[in-house]
Amino acid sequence: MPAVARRSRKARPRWQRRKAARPAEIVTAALEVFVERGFAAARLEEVARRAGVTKGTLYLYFKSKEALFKAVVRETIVPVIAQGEALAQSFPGTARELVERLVREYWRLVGETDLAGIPKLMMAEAATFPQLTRFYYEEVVARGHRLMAGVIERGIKSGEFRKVDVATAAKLAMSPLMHATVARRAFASCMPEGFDVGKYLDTHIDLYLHGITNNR
Amino acid sequence: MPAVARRSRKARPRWQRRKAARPAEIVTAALEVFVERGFAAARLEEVARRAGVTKGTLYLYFKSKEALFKAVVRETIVPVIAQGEALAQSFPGTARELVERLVREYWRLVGETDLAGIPKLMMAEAATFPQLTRFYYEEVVARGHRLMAGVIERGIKSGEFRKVDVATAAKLAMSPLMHATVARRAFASCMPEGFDVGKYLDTHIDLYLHGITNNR
Amino acid sequence: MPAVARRSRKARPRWQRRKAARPAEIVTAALEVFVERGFAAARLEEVARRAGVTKGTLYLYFKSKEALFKAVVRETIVPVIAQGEALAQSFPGTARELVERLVREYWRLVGETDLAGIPKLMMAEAATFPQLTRFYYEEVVARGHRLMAGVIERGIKSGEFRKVDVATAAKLAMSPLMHATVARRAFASCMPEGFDVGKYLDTHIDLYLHGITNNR
Amino acid sequence: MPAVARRSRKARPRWQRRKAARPAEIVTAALEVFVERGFAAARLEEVARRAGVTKGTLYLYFKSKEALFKAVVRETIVPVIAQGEALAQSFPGTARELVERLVREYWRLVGETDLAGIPKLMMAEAATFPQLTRFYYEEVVARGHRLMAGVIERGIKSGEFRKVDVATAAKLAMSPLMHATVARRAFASCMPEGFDVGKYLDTHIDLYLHGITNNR
DNA sequence: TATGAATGAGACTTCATTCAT
DNA sequence: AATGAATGAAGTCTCATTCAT
Repeated sequence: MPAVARRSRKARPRWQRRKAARPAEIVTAALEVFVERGFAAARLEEVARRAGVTKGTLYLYFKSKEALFKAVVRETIVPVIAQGEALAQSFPGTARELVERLVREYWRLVGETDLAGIPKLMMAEAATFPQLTRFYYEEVVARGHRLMAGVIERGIKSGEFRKVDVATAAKLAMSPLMHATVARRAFASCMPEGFDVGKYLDTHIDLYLHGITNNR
Repeated sequence: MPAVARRSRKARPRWQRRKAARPAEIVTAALEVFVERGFAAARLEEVARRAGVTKGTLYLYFKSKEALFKAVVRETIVPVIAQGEALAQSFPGTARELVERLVREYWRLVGETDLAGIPKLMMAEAATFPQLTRFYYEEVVARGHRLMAGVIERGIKSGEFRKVDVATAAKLAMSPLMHATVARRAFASCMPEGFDVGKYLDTHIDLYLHGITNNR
Repeated sequence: MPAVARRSRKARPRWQRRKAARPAEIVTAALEVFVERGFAAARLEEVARRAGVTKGTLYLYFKSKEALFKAVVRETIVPVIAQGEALAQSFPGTARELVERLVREYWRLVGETDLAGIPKLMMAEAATFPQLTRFYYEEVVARGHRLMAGVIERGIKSGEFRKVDVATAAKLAMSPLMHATVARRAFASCMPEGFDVGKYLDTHIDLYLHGITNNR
Repeated sequence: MPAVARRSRKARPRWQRRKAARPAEIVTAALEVFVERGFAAARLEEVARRAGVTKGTLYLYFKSKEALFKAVVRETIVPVIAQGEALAQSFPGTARELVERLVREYWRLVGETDLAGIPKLMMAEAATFPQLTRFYYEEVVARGHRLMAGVIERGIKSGEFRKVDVATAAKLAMSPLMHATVARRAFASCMPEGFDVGKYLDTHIDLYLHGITNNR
């Protein structure tokens, strides 16, 4: 058996083995670069470099910089919401326990992962990509609000929570997290002592639940 | 004689000397464009157009796009903090009244004005301008936190508030505002019913003060 | 089948990959343009046009206009000096024969080729590029002087030449050539009868050798 | 008598007193800047600054950058030639003494003054200003050559000099000076020991006269 | 499929020139 | 006569995108 044939059996060239993984690798690299630089300042050459391919290859999988950006947003963030919804549906405890759980889950899955960059990106680029923004708003923001609103409502019905405006209270459960998600990264280098996430989450949960609890 | 006719008689000069007014006019126009597009995507031609000058004129007053960006941030936002500090110092009422007042003032002076774009810009461009970010953090963010922390502390000392972590509680008083400032604009077009700021502020103040109040 | 027809059948590609050849083609085109216009007035678009590429392509090979200029000087002139040195080392004849030979070689390789523009460029731009000027001075001017000084010295030792100041005599063997190199091009259009190089070289050699010869 | 009136008598404002001198001051400043930077890279703002006026004022005296450049060349160099011609005409000594005298005069009046920049400028910008170049060639170069040719001819007629090609020998008397004029400035910073002008002139005169002298 | 050389539109920036003051 | 703010044309350089290999 000739050497050429043998090689094609035992050790397929790298790009062939990883063909299927390419789009995901590119999206991961692109997320990093878009988050660091913003859409306009991100260079596709940098994305390609981090994905271990060359510029031309990007265009085999995404038809433009914009398409890549949209893929980054669409493919990375939606699954997290689904996880939250599943959690809420199967959660056995009280409403206040679920509020706390969702807050901590959000931080675990988004706030302290690379996904934290997505909200920042969307805030920054919303005006540039209205269609994507609408998608994000409906599939992430609104869905997240509905999820939390359901929990608040459950708490009010059970008598755990005061009769507050449900939609607004839901937003207020999340907005300190959203802000921290964005601000922590932006100002990381300005806070030599670091940002004490634990204390921040604890205090938010404490104050929020204190504020919403029905004391009769 | 109508203004139009008068103007058409004495031909309007091709340009006017406005040395004193120009920098402020340019900064105002630049704030708009930077907020809409972000630093990298903002075109100086657009800034010039809105300021009523030509591209070249920008360079009489600012030595580069970056310098203009820095001027926008430095010159527009700091005065607001000073106003907040002055308000706190001379405020005659209780701590809870002052918390409410500061929250509403922030919205009146920043949240619903063009300045609302500054926090968004800083979040987006922090990585690109570390020095400016440090300035902003120290002169705006940290100063704002200290201001609110002072109020919380006053409330704890007077027995109005529970003994919470002061620094974190201060951040939590502001973070829903920060988030709303940024998100409201980003998602304006996605909320056909609009964003009910009044209800948002009211509910935040209600929940927050409820949560922090000492019920003994 | 004629070449033209063949080409018109298979449409000529919009561009070709010529990675290896491009830098030299660009340097050649740049030499022309820099010499005609000087550094500041040279337009890269013109360089690109003459090299058969577009502006952007220049930046694949040279990181700035300045870098291109430096490449032009460094890569084109130094080899000539080396040739002169090799010639001197292997020359079998007398010192006076070698002086004549070097003078004529210089004219053949520099004075009447495109390289003649390099000395002119260096004179004009020396103040703008001090580092490059130092390189040129050491690798071209000083080396050339040393080369000729060695020949003069040989002639003095052999008794062919008078005991003149060697370094200065070396410069004086070359300076009429340097001047003619630069002036001939500058004033070409002002001398309808042209510049009789042959007579100029002959007379210089005659006078110079007459002047330096040791008549006992 | 009121103060205003008194001031207008005793101390007329600077610009009034110097009105007549302005063009010359500007030309002097322009010479400096053009020589340092070349025509294209010279900034009129810099010229204005050195002349102690503002940019706009330049246009009261010269209709464009090009016009100013031409004035620099036309007004500064021609007088020197006239001096040389006058010197030759009234010179009482031998031809060889006159050659030496003219060489040394050239250096005194041009080579070591600011005028040394003019030849350099003309070499560099000849292609850009053909008309000016023609003027310069005829009024300076050719006139200079004729002047020296006359001296050579006188020497041949008197038997002092050999029967060389007069026009070429005239050029060769000057070309080492022309080259030194240009090169000395360009490479000033590369020659830490400096350029020994005295030795250069002495050796040139020695070799040249040696070479041209008729030894019977 | 993958590459990366080449393109070309578009941005920032400079500066000669104009003109209101 | 003098100023200097303002203009606008033009140049350098970048980078998303294309396409020959």
